[in-house]
Amino acid sequence: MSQAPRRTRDRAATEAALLAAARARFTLGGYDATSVRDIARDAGVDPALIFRYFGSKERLFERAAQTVDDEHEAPSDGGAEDVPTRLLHAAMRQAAPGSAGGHPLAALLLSSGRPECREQLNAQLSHDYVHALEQLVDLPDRELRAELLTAWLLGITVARSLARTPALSEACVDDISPYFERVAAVLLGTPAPVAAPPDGPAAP
Amino acid sequence: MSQAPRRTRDRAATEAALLAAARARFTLGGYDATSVRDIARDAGVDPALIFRYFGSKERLFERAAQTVDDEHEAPSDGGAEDVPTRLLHAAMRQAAPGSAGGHPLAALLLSSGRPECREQLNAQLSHDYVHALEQLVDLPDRELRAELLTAWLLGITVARSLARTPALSEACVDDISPYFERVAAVLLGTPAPVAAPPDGPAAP
DNA sequence: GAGTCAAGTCATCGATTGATGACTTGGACC
DNA sequence: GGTCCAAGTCATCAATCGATGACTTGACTC
Repeated sequence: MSQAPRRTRDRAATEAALLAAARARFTLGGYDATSVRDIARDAGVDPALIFRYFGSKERLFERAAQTVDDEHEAPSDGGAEDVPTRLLHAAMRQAAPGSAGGHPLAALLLSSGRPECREQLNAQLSHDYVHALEQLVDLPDRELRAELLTAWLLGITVARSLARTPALSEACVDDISPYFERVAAVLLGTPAPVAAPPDGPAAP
Repeated sequence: MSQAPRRTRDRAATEAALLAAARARFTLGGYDATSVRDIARDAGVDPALIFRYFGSKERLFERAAQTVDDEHEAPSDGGAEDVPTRLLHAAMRQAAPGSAGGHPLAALLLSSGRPECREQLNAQLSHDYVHALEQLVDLPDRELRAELLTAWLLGITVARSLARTPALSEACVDDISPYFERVAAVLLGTPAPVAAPPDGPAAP
């Protein structure tokens, strides 16, 4: 998208520029709709460098699609009990900070026609979302409850990043948080939150 | 996928076979990952007939992706109040009956990197889901509430059809219905349902 | 300044894509 | 059986794709 300025010879910077451009393109269009020439043009770099530095388009995609190395937050660290809130923040995060592009999961979603991407999507959801939520449930249908809440977070991501639904796209975390906490309480079987959405006081 | 048996010359049957094959392929892999040769091979037909009968790959996709002409159910007919339940059934429906393939929305989701497909996805969600649900809300945040429930239905579809989350993929409507009704009641502000999910009696 | 090695460039490959148009063939009609 | 038109076939186009390898250029050391 944004042509990068001329750099002096710097492999690390070139790799980073390619990775950023790849993330932006892949999260906006998916694997098939993105060509290595597009990515290289955005990075202001020759397309051949992609293969020199990353080996193949597929390996570049894997590097661009994994969120594990995201330096700013990992979905499974920090406190113990505010897991749902952290997952909501992750679902609401629009793009990697400091770069254009869509939600990190969008790259996998848009490319989930490819079996490898579908596997990676499934693995990432299972590890980051379902497993973390399951720990909070001590009722029948543990897995189903966790997956239902995961589906909601996934749907919020899709609605904001792909479908671009108007109200959800412009909402911030605080707008959704009260609804989210009540629904999470229902699905996980945890006690209802104190704060209530604007439809009168919560039932005692 | 399944090679069709030899037909006598029959344009209507050939068009139908192409449309069925296109639906199956597009809902499983999206627009870019599906070639006209794939579709024609599945239909047992020469690829050139696609352009003769549908004009272009894009127009075939539009025909295959629209659910309006689905003869068996339109999302906005029938009774007045069980709209959420009908939408849940629509989200849980795996594929067009009588043919392989994924959920009808999956074709649009997988192809939403293309601007036209994103528009069509947005329009379909707005019309079939958000607008119908909005009518049921008489509280602040009408649109947001409707979109939040839409996002959940969308997420259920994605989890089942693309991510293939285990518990949700094997669940049927009756498994999810009790949770769905309680969450829908929370989001829409309607009275809580009588039947409760298996975590003890519902709060009065 | 010569030498060296990595960073970056360039031409080009084979495969596949969507699409076109001339061609052949089947079957209904008189 | 001859005619005719639509259904279906075939060869092929231009464009684009991912990928390769030989080449040039910059920056650093001695």
